[in-house]
Amino acid sequence: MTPVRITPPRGMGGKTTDTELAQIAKALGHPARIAIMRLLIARGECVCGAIVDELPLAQATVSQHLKVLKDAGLVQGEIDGPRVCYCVNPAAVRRFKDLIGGL
Amino acid sequence: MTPVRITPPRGMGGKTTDTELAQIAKALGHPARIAIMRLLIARGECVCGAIVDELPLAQATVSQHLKVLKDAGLVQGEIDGPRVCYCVNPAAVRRFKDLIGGL
DNA sequence: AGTTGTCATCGTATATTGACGATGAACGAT
DNA sequence: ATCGTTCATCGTCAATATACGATGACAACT
Repeated sequence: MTPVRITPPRGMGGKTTDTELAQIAKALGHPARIAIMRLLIARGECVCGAIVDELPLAQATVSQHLKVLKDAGLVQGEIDGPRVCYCVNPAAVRRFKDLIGGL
Repeated sequence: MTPVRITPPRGMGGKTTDTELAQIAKALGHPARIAIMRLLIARGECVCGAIVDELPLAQATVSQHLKVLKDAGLVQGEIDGPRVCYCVNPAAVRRFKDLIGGL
């Protein structure tokens, strides 16, 4: 069985929602990560190297930013041979917009 | 004269917009600041002390978080006798939602 | 003037972030 | 099997963020 929680522990607007919203906002709180999101949206999907080519950052730094976005669920990566193809997770973006809408 | 820039330096989606969006997102990237925003929205306005009473944080810490939100333009404070009354800046919130909408 | 209440700022300690070069892991091609 | 390519991870350093107590500034009241 998969212990999925359907309803939040308390009434809406509680601490859980706050931290969830804060986590996503924090992940987007860096211009390089915004730029990465825009790239992925503009191109649909993107190999890591292509992102490195577009940004004035080292490959290791871009990889770190991608990890932050991935940990926040905003982005997902799929292994494609020796490369890794990234794309945005539309559900997470929508979730973020919904949470922001609550403001 | 006030040197206000009407149009962004480049076509839309440029670096300026990225940093603006990232700055606001960063300001919201902490659960305590989300909680403060919710409080202000729920009550319309709020004296600093009332916020301190609602959060498990020291007064100095709350004041610091308020400064972050103020620097991002999300909140504005008005001096009211010995107190300071805070409220959200709806224009900034709308601006943030518009920028997020571009994702 | 002195006191009290409210809030901002200072100073400080710890934790986290952002950046990079170097190294490691995995795959495809030779 | 040995490359070369691609990406993640490690180790490190400087910079920033977070939290608090202590102190300062300011208004209202006595």
